Amino acid sequence: MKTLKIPEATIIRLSVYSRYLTEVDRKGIITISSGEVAEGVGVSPAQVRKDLAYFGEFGTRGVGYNVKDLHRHILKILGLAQDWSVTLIGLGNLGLALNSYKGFRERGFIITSVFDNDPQKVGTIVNGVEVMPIEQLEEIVAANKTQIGIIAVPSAVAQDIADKLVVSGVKAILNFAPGVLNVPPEVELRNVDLAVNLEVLTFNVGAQRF
Amino acid sequence: MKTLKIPEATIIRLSVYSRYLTEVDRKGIITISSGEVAEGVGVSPAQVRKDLAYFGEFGTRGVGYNVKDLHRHILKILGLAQDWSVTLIGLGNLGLALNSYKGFRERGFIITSVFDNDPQKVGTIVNGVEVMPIEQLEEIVAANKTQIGIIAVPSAVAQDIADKLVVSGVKAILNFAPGVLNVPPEVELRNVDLAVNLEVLTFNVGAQRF
DNA sequence: ATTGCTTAGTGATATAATTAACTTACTCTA
DNA sequence: TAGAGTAAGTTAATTATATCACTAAGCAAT
Repeated sequence: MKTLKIPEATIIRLSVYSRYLTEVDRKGIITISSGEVAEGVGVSPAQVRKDLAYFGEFGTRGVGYNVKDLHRHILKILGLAQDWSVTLIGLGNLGLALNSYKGFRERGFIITSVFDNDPQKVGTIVNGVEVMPIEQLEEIVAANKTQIGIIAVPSAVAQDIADKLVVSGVKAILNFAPGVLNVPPEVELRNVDLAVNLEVLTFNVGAQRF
Repeated sequence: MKTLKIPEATIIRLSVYSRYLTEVDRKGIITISSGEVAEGVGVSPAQVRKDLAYFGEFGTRGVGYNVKDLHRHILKILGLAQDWSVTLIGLGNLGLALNSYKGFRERGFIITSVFDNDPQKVGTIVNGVEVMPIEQLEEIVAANKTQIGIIAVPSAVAQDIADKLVVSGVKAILNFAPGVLNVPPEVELRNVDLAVNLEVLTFNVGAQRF
């Protein structure tokens, strides 16, 4: 099995291309060149071609790419040909926002279970899903064969939730709690730290100092 | 003025180190080595030293770094020696979550104004700040000399809001709307696309295919 | 068919970032 | 105060990523 290493930056760009192609397709455009994609998402044409070249040949020389066809290929590459069962832990403000975030369902991420330890919240229905107590996490997530967990709890309990998700068999975790989580290597982990993003900005705003 | 290029990855790590140092300092630990920091945040010791070396010499050979001192230096580097005035546009679920996000204030990001175009929301007070109509954005943001804008509106109107922020004089924009925004080069822009993060995960979960 | 134009695919080159290895400096002990 | 041990700082090597420039392939017009 060929396992050539693909840069994460490439994956992120593919995701961006795919969103752009949705837009282009909606306009009824049939064919698009690497240059036009590049222009649309703000990268170089060579970058677009290189990114795609990791996965095959999707275009026609002298012509460009068929929009629908390319879009389908990229979705397949990103693993979005299927839906994904997602569990969300933590129904604070951020958890609530994530639970109702349209972008997830549009891309095939279906939140199939939601957990919180606040007795006031447990038993209520949010977005069609009943909030369950954390104690039942392992049981429910394992039974549903849920592949992805989203952690939106305070940092102090994030590692505990991550451990529970791991034993329940999730393959990937998206963590919104600041701080470092430890998970076994076979579980994919990504951290989104909202404050870090602001700090990169403030650094750059003042960066003429260096 | 020396303008050597510093990798963005370095800035992100500095932000992570700084959070870790807060924790270490709270435990009353006085001195820490690059190896211990590395261990704590999951990178290599050489990486820690390299990252810091861009900005000066903060440690003592044979000893390590003074925790408080290093922490202070990193905050200074990140531009967090001062508070930042932030404006938030869009009070949907995500906007509400961001508005009440503790991590921002802790790091010196003060949300000084909030805008929405829903008449039901305008005039209400959220987290001590009155929600104002978008029409008054330019006036208020300019008057407050707000440096950072957070966009949490639907994609369709994100560019329009970005334009308004730019003319109001913000130096940096954190955008949560999917899609590409155009801003002049002197304005720093960062995009946080929540679905992209999930897509990197799903790619990696299925990546043995390549 | 031939020519010119366009654009994907690709190998070579350049740049950037990370890791490793080495050098210097400080502390502590005998 | 000499020597062992430790850990920061720094230079060099390696690896990864992005850019460039070329080649090949298809299309349109004559």
